[in-house]
Amino acid sequence: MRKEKAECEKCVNENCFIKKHIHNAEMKNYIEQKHTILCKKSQQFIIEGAPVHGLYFIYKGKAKIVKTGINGREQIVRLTKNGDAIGFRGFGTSKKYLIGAYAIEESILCNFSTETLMKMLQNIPEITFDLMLFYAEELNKSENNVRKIAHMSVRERVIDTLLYILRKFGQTDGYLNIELSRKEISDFAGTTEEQVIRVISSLKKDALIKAKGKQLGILKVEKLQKEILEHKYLFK
DNA sequence: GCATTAATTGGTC
DNA sequence: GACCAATTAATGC
Repeated sequence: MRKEKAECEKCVNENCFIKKHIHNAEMKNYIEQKHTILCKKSQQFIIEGAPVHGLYFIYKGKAKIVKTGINGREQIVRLTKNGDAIGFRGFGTSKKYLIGAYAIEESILCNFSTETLMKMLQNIPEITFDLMLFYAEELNKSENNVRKIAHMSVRERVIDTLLYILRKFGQTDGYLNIELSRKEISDFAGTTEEQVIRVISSLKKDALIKAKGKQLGILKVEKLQKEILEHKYLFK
C-alpha cells in the first residue's frame, strides 16, 4: 500500500472546511501538518472513549458515526461522505471521543491534530466563524433526529432513513450510491434488523422501492415523502 | 465447494 | 415492537 498524501490543492471537495479557506495565506502552514490515513472497508478509525486525536475529514469515501447505547445497542448518529468533518466535538472540553467512527467503504481520510486545529481557529477568524455555523447546523439536525425517533413509527423512521440516504448520497442507475446492511439501516432508524427487513419487503411489494441484495433503489420518492409528510410539519 | 456472515421468516412475550 | 430460533441466500476463502 503506497502512502500518498491527499493534497488539499487537488481536492475536489468544495464543501470541505479546509478547502473553502485554502486561499488564505496562513492555511498553507497548517495543511502541511495534516496526516493522510487510508481506511479499509468497515475499519474503525475513531474509538468511543479513546483519547482525542484531532479532527478528521473525508477526502474520499464514506463513514458512519456511532454511539453505543445503554444496552450495548449501537445508534448511528450520522453518515458522512466526501468533504465531511468527523470528530469535531472532540476538541475543546472533552479529552475523549464521545463517538465511534467506521469506514463504510475504503476511504481516504485527512487528520488534523488538535494543536494544529487550535492554532488555525485562533488565527483565522473566517474558519472559526464557519465552524460555528457548522455546529449550529449539526445541532439542529441532531434535534430533528431526536424528534424523529421519539414521534415516528418504525415504518416511518425507515422510510425517512431511506429518503435521507437518497438526499445525501444520491442514486445512479436506479440504485442508491451507498451500500448499507439491514442492520446498519436499523441502527440508524433506531429499530431492529428484523423490522427494517419487514418494512423493506412491504415497500418492495408496493413497488415503492426495489432491492437487489444490499443494493436498494427508491422508485416512488413522492409517495414515500407523502407518507412521512404529516410528521415533518406536525412537529416542526 | 465449504464455511462464515447476512437476509429473511415465523413465532413468542 | 423487541428478542429468539430456524431457514435460506450471499459471500469470503
